[in-house]
Amino acid sequence: MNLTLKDIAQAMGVSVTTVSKALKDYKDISPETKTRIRAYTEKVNFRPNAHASFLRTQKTRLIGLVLPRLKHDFFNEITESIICYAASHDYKVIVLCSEESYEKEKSQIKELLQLNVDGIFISVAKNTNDYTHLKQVIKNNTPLILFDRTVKLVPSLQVVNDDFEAGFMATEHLIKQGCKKIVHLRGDLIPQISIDRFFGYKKALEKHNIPFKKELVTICSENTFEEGYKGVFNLIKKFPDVDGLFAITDLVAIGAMGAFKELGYQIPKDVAIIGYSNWLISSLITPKLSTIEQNGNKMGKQVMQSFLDLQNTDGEMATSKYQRLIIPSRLIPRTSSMKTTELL
Amino acid sequence: MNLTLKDIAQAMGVSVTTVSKALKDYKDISPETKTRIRAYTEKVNFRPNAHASFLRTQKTRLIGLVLPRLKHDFFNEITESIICYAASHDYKVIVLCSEESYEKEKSQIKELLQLNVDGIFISVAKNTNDYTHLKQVIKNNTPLILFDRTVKLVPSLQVVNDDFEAGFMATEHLIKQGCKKIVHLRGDLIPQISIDRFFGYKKALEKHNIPFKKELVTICSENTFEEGYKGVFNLIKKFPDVDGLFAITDLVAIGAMGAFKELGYQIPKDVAIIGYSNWLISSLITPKLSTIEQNGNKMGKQVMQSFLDLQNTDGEMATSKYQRLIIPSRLIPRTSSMKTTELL
DNA sequence: GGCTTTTACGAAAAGGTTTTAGTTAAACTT
DNA sequence: AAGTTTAACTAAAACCTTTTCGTAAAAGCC
Repeated sequence: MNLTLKDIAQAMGVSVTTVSKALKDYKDISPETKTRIRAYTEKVNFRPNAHASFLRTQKTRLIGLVLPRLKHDFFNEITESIICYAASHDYKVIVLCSEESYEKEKSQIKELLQLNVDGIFISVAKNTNDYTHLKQVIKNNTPLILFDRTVKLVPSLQVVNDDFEAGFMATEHLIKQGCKKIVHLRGDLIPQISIDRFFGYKKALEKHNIPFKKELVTICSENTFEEGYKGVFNLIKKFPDVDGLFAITDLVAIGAMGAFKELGYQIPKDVAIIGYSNWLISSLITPKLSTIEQNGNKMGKQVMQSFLDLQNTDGEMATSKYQRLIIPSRLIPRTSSMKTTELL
Repeated sequence: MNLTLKDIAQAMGVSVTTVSKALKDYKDISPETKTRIRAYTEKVNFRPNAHASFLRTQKTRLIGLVLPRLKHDFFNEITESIICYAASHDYKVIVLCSEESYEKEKSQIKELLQLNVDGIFISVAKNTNDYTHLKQVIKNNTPLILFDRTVKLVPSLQVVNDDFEAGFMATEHLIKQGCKKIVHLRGDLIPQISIDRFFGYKKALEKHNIPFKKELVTICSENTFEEGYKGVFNLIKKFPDVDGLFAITDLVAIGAMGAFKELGYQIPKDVAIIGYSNWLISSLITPKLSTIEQNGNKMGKQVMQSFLDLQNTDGEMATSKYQRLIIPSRLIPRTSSMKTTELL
């Protein structure tokens, strides 16, 4: 159906080899022939078959991107960023969604390898705790980059937010606003991001000599509005005097905010709230939600850039090197946490 | 690097043909040989090379999805829906973002054809008004499905929301709430969706004998918070007595809401507001924004299902048939438009 | 037992590109 | 003029799978 090198060669009265070389600018083809052939291929809109090409070159210019979910501002942003940046370097991205399922993640990785993608970028599912599928990628010599939800045990490139710093900054910010009894709505126990943010929270308390109480920490495994909402209702029974809250993600914070409002608390006067991720919604609700920026755009670019750098290395062992690139966090103070009105 | 049929054949002491046939369950291979070979391929984790396979079968099980943007609740939802549904039918999706650029859209289509994807799903860029690239797809006999931002002039399958009905419902809802002077913040002039919603608006006014005034309609080409915000500030100078507003999309509506609040208008008492798309944020802001549901999930499934149906048809001419599938709209009344408190 | 049918497997071509290793003719040496 | 370079092009193999067409042996038939 599609035109092939053979067709072009026939039409031009030259060999297949010559056409191929002309298109790839080999120096043993005369300038006249080159322009003649190129003009023709341009005219008939010929582009060499990518799969046949792969068979020789072993390069697909395809990248596999595996995400736990797509309907999520941050993953969404990082996806757009990777796709656009990849496109500008002539790479295309196959996007897969593990739907937080380890099984799916595993089989998707396998399928990507079967497709011979040039690289795999992945943010792992929450309950992924077996990493043989990831090690398989490395064994296969396919560049692997973990991002955001990473696994420290896998010897590959990893691009992460500074989650510890984020937890620390958020909590210290609340402390500086005068909070003494700070609740943390944390994420699940397994993911590194959730652990790191929690440690940041703890560290900030410690630094400011506020005793850590594990009862003030609740797990929100789903990261939804409802979890934040329910989390507050449960906590408030035992601790009606909380005056600060740091949530694992903005949506949870907004749920918490809803609960506090319903319970008659004033925000930020009675309780200061800060989230994480800087979702679009956070700057549009009332009061505007303080948060920590999670720059998906920057991270996406970093992931893609790291991949490109790998391509320009000697190859071979360049893939399986453990390295952690950390994207700095940034505090975005807004109304929801500003007890002292000095800023903003 | 990867194992091939040849390797397996060698190890098993049979021919390449036999291995291939065994894996594809041909009936001229004995059951014993089949199980023996399968056990081995399972063990060594062999999967046939997808590209070599393509060369014979002309099937890639890849789908190209072209979107104007990704950071957008609706496109995001539809993407997730398509990707997941596709995965369950063993198709993988290459996602491309035209960034609202006709030029990029055009070259991306070309690249997808070069990759021999089994189908292309596209929602066109705002300023796309030349359709030769789309017709090229049809000429290439590649199934093409347009969705949401479609082009009526292209003879292909199209899946759309009932935008006319949506505009009508939204406007009529405002009228029923007692609004007499209803502003419409519409989208750009070219996209069909924007035209249809506008026509719906007009039709509702007409039905209820409210004269249409073109000064009450403003174009918001960017569909952002700012556009809605500015739109209201501009309008309000001339028409301080507007009592209703229908915006092309929720984010614009929220911008408008912000402006009205700042100007001291009470919502919905002074002015009733309704958006379109049911973004996540709309149910979380105060007051909750009334809107029209734009079910991305449903549309994604419909798009993919239509594609699968095409695959099961005789092929050939099945691709280039003009057909429009309409996903019904649904009114979601919330606080922002409820002047009469009968509902909710 | 001589015939046809069935069973189980293999050879080879096709699919389109890339690249190595030529080949020919012209141009250049001395 | 004989030999060497260079320029411009080509043949053919390789990449890996699928599928058509064969072939050989075993089984079935009267």
